[in-house]
Amino acid sequence: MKETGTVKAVSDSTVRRLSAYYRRLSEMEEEGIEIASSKELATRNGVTPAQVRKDFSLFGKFGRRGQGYTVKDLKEAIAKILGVGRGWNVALVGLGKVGAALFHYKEFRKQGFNIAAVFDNDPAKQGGHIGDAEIYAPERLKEVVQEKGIGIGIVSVPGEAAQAAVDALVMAGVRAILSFPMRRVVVPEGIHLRYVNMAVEMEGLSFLLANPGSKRHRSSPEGVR
Amino acid sequence: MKETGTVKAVSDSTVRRLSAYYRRLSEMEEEGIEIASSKELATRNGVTPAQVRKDFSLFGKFGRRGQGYTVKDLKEAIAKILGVGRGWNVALVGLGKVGAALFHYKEFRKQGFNIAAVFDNDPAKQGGHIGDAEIYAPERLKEVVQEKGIGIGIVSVPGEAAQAAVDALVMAGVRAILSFPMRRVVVPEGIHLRYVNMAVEMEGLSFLLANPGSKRHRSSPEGVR
DNA sequence: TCATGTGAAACGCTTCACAGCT
DNA sequence: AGCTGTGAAGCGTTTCACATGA
Repeated sequence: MKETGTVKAVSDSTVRRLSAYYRRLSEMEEEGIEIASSKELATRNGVTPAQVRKDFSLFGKFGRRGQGYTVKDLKEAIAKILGVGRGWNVALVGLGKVGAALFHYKEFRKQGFNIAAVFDNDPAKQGGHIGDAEIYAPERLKEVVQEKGIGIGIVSVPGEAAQAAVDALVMAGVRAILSFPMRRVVVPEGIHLRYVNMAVEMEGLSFLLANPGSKRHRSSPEGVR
Repeated sequence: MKETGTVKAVSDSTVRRLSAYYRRLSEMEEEGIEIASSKELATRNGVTPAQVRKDFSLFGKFGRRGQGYTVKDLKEAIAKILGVGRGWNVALVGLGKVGAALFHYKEFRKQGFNIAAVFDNDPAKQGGHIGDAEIYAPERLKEVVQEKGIGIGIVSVPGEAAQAAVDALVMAGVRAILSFPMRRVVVPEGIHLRYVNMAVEMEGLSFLLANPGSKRHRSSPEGVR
């Protein structure tokens, strides 16, 4: 129930699992389940109970010995740890097919990410709206990012334009970027960057089919990811 | 230059990095670069040279001491390891906004993944076409999967329908599945499953912004993923 | 001399096993 | 009795450092 103020070094895998727990807890809440043990959470996430407890233990003590965890409280605690629900404003750069699909992705807003501004090179789109978001010329990135308090950028431009888009976001003061193009981009120290790349996942599957028997039978039994 | 026939246990991270190397090698080929050292590949992928050499060493000897690797040969070797370029036939289940965006994702076909059939619940879509692919009713999954030799399935249906879609693919004989809904699904032993989940990545970024100083300064300097 | 390929060391993450509470 | 929280052990992955060979 109590959180330590200390922020320890937390691994990427732990953070990913926290996301997964968070989603399972939402589902359990909808199912009307009020108490969850580490065993139950482990089953629902394809990890071990010890892993679940260890993950939580990095951030504080959220359960009651002999009882388990209160679903509602735990969910709120994880939300706080992840920083979701505090309503991040997000900039979407690149309104092609992928960008448009992202924009309409409902779950996204539900998790507290608000696409506050959209940027696209195409003058025909500029000045228009998608949903309730205005579409701006990329030149206005800095101005709009600062005006709207945008902290996270999503890049969905063609590969050739990816680095320029990232640079512009960084210049505008955005400190975290999610990039969809396959092209690798570089960011200065201190800027957080992640990729979403479906091709990597497909090639991973391809590898598994092409190399039967190569599979590590460790880590998350057909895991979190 | 020589591959061992033995398939060792290969970690997930290694396979992901192979995907990344593969992409960088394609870029280098386009740039007209013919020789690459592990150092060069490391720089371009944000990993260490030793990591690059170790990754390759799991599959054979692809370089020449004192020289480096031939870009073209190495790229082909990795393609073979990953099993790309052998033209996988893929089934796309769920033709909503996400499904449609995936269908039109060009890079995808370029990497040798061919969406050979599309399935959707909506009778209005069934019997029609998207691109050169026919749209079928889900009931015909098994028949079509076997007829077209489909080995991989992509699930882009709403969360509530995810498990049913996965079950149907498995029943149809598909052995590898890429799932987009946030809902966790289960598959029998031996079926390969991966998720693409943008929310996890966004929450990861959110965590990093909400917990400054929590970042592990290990593993791929703003890494492969 | 230069860069690969690779055992061995270092490191970090996961699992174990039990003390501590309820 | 039951389940959490956690130091310590176990194990897999990354890095080191050097032998090997061009």
